[in-house]
Amino acid sequence: MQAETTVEAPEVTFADLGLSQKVLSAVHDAGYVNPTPIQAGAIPHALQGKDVLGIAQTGTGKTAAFVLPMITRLEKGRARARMPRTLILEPTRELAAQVEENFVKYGKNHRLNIALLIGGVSFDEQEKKLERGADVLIATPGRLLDHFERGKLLLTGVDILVIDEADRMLDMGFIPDIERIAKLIPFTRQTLFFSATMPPEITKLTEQFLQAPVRIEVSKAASTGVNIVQRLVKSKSKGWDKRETLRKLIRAEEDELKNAIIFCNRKVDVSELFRSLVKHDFDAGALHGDMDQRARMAMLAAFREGKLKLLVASDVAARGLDIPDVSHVFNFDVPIHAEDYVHRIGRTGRAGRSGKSFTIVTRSDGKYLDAIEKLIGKEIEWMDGDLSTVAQDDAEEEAPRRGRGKGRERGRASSGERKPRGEKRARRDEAEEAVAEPIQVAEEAPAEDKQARREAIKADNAERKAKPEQPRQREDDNRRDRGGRNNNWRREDDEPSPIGFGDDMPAFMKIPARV
DNA sequence: AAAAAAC
Repeated sequence: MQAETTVEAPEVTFADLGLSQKVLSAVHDAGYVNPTPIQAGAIPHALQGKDVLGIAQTGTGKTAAFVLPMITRLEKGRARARMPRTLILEPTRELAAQVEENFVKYGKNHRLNIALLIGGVSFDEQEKKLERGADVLIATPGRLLDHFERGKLLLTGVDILVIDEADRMLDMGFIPDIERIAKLIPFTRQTLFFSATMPPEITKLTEQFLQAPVRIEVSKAASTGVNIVQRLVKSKSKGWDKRETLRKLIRAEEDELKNAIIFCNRKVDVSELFRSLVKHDFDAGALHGDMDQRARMAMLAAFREGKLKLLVASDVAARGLDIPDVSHVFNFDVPIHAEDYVHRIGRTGRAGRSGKSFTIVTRSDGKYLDAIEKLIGKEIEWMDGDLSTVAQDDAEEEAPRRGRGKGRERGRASSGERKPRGEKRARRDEAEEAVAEPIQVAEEAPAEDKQARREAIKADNAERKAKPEQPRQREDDNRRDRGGRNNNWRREDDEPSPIGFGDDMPAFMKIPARV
C-alpha cells in the first residue's frame, strides 16, 4: 500500500538544488531540467561549502556538478590581481579547455574572469588574465607551476580547489605536482575531488586533501554500455594489412557511419594512419599530444562541428572529451590497458543512443584481449571468424626475420612471395601509401572545411622537419619516462658534445672548424 | 608495445 504512493517519486529538478537564479537561468537556456545523479548528489553539499569526494566516470555530468555550485558561490566577492579565487586542475589541455567552455556557458549571466592556463600556447595572454584577477583558474599542472615559479601567481586567495580526474592524474605522474600545488593553497579552502576509480594511492590523497568530505558515488559503468555493439575483426599484424582491414571496415559501415574515432596506441601510428586515410580520400583528421596546440584545438572543433568524419587519435581522446554523438569507434590497435578499452568505446553509445565499435586484433594481441574480456565480463563477438586463419599466414611472414643475412637484404627473393624485412617498414608499404612523404594539400580543397586538416598536416610536417629522422628513443629514455613527467634531461641530439667538457665546453669550440 | 604534461 505504502509503496504505491511513492512509485512515481517526484523528479528532482535543478531548481531544487539551491543554485542561484542567474545560474538556473543559464542551465534552463542550455536546455536542462533534471540533474544527473552526481549533480543532484554533489551540488547541494558543494553550495554549503563542504568538501566533496565524487566518484564518477566522465559522461555522468560530473563537470556541471562542480561548475554550477562554483558559479553560485562566486557571486559574492571579487577577484584581486594575481590572486585567483578558485582553481581547477585537469590532466589534459583539452579537458581544461572543455571546463572553460562550461564556465562560459553557465556563467553567461555573470561577469566572470576566467583564465585558462595550459601548455602549448603563449604566456602573454594568460598573464594578462592573471593580472586582471581571475575568478576561475583552470589549469594543467605543468603550466600552472610554471606561472607560479615566474611569480605571476599567488594561490593564497583560492577558496575552492577542484581536482578532476584524479586517477588519471595519478597515471600520468602528476601527483607530486598536485601535492605541491595543494600545499600552496590555504587550509581553509573547500576541496572538490573527482575520480573515476579509487586505487589506494588516490584514497591516501583524499585523506590528505579532504576534510570530512561528503562521498558521492554514482554507478561506475565499468562494464560497457549495452547499447554499444562490439565486434572483433581479425587482421594480419603488418601496418599495411591493418590499414586495409580498417578501410574495408569503414566502407562496409558506410551507411551507418556518421562519424568515428579511430584509436591507435602510439602517436606515430596516429600520424601514419591519418596520412594514409587522407591519401585514400577519407575525410579524416588527427589528434595526439605531439601536435601543435592550435591544430589540436582546430581538429577537435572541426570534428565536433561535423566538418570531419573520422578522427584518428591517441588515448588523449579516450577519456573525458565531450564529443557527442559518435556513431562508431574503431580500435586500430587493441589497447594495452583493459580500462582504456572501456573508455575508448565509451565514446560512442552515449546518452542512450546506440553505437558500434570494432577492434582490429592481430595474433600478438591475445593477452590484452583476454584482459579486456575479463574486465568487461563477457566475450566479444568476432565478425568474420577468429584469428585461427590469420595466425598461419602471419607466422610465415615473420619467419624470414630470423634467417636474415646481409646478402639477402636487397631485391625480392626469386620465389617472389616474401620480402626480406629490413630495419624499416616493408617497401610495399611506402610505395603504395607514400605515407612517409609530406602530403601536399590540394589547392582546390574547400577552404573552410579543410582548414583544420590542413593545419594538422602542417603541424605534422613541421614536426618531421624539426626532428629529422630522430633515432628511435633509446632504452634509457623509456626507463626515465616511466617515472613521471620531468623529461628535461633529454638533450638535443644534434648538439655536439665533446668528451671531457660536458656542459662547460668553451663556446669557441662549438664553432665547427672550417676546412 | 603507450599516452599525457612546462619552457
